[in-house]
Amino acid sequence: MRIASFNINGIKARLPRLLEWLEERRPSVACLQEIKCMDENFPAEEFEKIGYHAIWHGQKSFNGVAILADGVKPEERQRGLPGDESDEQARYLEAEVNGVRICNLYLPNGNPQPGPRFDYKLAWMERLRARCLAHLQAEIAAVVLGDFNVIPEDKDVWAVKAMEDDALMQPESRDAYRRMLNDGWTDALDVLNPRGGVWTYWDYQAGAWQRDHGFRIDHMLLSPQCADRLRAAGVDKEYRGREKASDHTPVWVEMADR
DNA sequence: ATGACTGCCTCTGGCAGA
Repeated sequence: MRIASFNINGIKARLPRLLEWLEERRPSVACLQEIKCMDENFPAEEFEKIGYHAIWHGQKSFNGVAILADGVKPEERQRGLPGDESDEQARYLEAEVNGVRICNLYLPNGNPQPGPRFDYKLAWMERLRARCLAHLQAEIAAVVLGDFNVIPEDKDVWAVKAMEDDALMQPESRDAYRRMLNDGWTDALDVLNPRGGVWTYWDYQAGAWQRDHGFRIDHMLLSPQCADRLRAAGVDKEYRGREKASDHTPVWVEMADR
């Protein structure tokens, strides 16, 4: 089965591109971030027409996540990240699909830092870690994936200097990400590309795409049960160069059937 | 160089993104 993640930067603006990618690549599971729509405006019927069933967790204007599955309805397990009753941002959705727990996330950006937005990011990361650690302890076959808004290491950015003050690569952000890896998660893209230089995001500004000024912030973390089944992982880079593209590319893992 | 682009809702300009 192929499990993919795609920050689409607005489902209304991206719908033709998204449907095109689904039909061309046909992932078994597609996790979306930044759908930027209210629940009542999610275009579920457009996905049904091409054989995908969906669950979604939206809000007005910002954030919003969805899980699509080919030919099967995702069984929802968690809506919103637990651990803070006051947090109303739609950034987390978890489901069971074909025996795999799919944890889809859109982690807070955290800029500007320092400040309350950065504090929110770090607190959110600790809540995520706790939620996911429980899955490891239960020995569940799980994939935690999405837009983490964290550049894990210097090898994951085109120019360290250009991003050094950004919340995406502050030591606190990296430490929080590393703590998750140390819990036992496998960063699928990283283990298959240990020398780095793989980007999943190119800014719209300053000709970043044309100059290949990108970085890696969309990640797929596998529990040991899933890491054992890892066959391949990659980035659908060509989609970044198409008309009306998202600023992120899809990322995916291919796992052997049990 | 306090830039650059894009999407959203609509106070069509201000916010958010990263």
